[in-house]
Amino acid sequence: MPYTLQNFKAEFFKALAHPVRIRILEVLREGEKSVTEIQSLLELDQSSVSQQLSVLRGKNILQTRKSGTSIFYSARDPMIFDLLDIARTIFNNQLIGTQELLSQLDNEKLPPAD
Amino acid sequence: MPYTLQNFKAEFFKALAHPVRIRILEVLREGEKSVTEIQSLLELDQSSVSQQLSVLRGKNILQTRKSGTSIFYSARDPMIFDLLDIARTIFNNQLIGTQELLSQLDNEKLPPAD
DNA sequence: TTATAACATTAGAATATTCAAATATATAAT
DNA sequence: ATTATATATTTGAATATTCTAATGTTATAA
Repeated sequence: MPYTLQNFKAEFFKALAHPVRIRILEVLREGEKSVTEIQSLLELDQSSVSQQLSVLRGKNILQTRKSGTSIFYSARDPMIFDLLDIARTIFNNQLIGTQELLSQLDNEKLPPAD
Repeated sequence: MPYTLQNFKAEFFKALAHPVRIRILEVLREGEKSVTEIQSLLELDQSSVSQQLSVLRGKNILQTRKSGTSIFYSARDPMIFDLLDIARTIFNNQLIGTQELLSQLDNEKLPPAD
């Protein structure tokens, strides 16, 4: 595998490494949406949304369709949502681990049962 | 979904957003490895590898086992590799798209067949 | 107990990202 | 032509990340 491929992969993950961009993707799961729609769903100002959309588009994660004065964004490859699902699962596993750890710690702190 | 969850997800992806960290994960696919092993496989200096390992560990993506004076790193949740696989697939799809685009552009530049 | 090997941490300059505000562009409606 | 709406881009200060080199720490071996 050529060395640069990992650079591209890193760039790809960098595109996902922002809370607003994650939220945008989650909103686009249902299908394409205009900037205004995204903006009002996320309750963010126009400029921020536009900026983050442009990052996702720049990394080819989103694609656009122009209709009149509106621009509709959608995922270029729906597999991005599979990726988010796996991330969620990994995340849940981790949380469960943490909870187990916490309850273990709690048990240690409990007075011994008599 | 609570708002902070997207922050955690973003942090998670941020951990993957670095070429060296991607390379480390790819090397750990086969199983646990010591810092020295990773270091020599990647041909990087000790400090850099240690720093990046610490990022991955800090985000709970890697876990460690101590044996004598060595420390062995491994994936906490093997599902991380599924995630990398999906990323690779998305990436391949994209490259294919680019190639198609390129060859289309090439065709446009060709003189018309007579 | 000293030396060495394996690893971690710190420090600080260089670089990249984020954020908010302002400005720019394009289309549609009047 | 002018205005309003939808979106994009620019700018610069604030913040975060990266990188390299140096210094710390811990366990083992001599």
